[in-house]
Amino acid sequence: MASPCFLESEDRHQAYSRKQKSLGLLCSNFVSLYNRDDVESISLDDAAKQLGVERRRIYDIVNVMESVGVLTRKAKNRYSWIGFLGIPKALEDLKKEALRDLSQHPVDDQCLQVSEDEEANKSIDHDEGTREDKPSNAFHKESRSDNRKEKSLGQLTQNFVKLFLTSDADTVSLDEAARLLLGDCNNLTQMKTRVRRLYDIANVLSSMNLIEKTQQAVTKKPAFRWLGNRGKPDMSVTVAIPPSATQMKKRAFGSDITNLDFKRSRTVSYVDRKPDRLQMRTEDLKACNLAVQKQLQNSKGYVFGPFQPVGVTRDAGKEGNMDRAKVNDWESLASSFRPQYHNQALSDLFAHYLEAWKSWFSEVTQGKSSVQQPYYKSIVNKLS
DNA sequence: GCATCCCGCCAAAGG
DNA sequence: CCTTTGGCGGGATGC
Repeated sequence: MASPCFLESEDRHQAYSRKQKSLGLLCSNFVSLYNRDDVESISLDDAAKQLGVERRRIYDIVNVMESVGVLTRKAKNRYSWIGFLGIPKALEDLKKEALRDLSQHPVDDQCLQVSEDEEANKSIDHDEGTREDKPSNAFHKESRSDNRKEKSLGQLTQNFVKLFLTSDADTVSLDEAARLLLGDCNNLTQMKTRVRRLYDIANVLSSMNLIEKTQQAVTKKPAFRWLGNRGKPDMSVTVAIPPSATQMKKRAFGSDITNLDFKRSRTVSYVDRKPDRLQMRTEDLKACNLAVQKQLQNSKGYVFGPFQPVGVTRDAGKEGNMDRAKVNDWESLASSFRPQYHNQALSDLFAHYLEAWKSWFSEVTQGKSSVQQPYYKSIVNKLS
């Protein structure tokens, strides 16, 4: 019975918060729900139910996650969990594919100008196809008439990622991406739609810490920075559902939503601990990255191990004024790596660290020194 | 006001 | 046919 709807719970019934329903958050919850060793099969309805969202949204996040190797579709309504350890492999494949595509098509252009310095490059149009779809650009799945697939979220995600994997620029502005991601922009509405998708994708990739939203140095235009290769703290993410477990009802978005039985986000550790202990979590990924890198350029044999350590202290000097360095250094803390597997207990713990880290990070980036272009471009550069 | 992007209609893919 | 997937874009929310 129950379902009194009115009066709801005792506590503050927050009007309606969009943020609580973002794809990013959903993704985080999804991860914390399935990121354990004993989970191999995931049912979409179950996920939708557990997370209290309509199924449509599950498709959204699952598609982008799959594109990055965290999941695999096994059958109808069934996915199997791979975990973050699957990311390196997926990225490797994507990169190879990307390079292959690029070599086939003459392509390319200088579309992706690095925000880096580059004052205004007024060399606008150069020729421009002017035709509506100009396949010439970057990667585009051939798939003949499969128009549907070409526009799938998954495909878009992969193209988006490829974009980072091929260029040595680690930051791409929003519209640059939109433009590159599929013919250019001639059709305004089409462009708008594309951007919407981009936001969707960006949200979930962000929640997995593969990218970060930022803005171009001078222009201040929104942009995304690739974090996937460096030992950013990734994996397990948070738990969300800030206020209380109410949130259900809320304009009937599923029918009866039910559950959503999150134990009140464990507030346990909102400790202000600095990310100095993040390394624990980072190891896995780090190890994987190293492995991948080795494979990619085994001949080269360089391993981007230790970074140039720079004063890590984040706000020591207060607006230390210089971009370069910092913000990316703390991760060097986690440079010591040792292969090991994670268990649920750990990842659970990690979730909390991450949360703390996130708040810290945003504080730093938004607060003062705006993160600028990190300087390590060497990491994954091409080797075509 | 514009940047974000949630929501859910409804049409393609299965089965 | 029904169900599962998932484009797509209106329009609400955030800032």
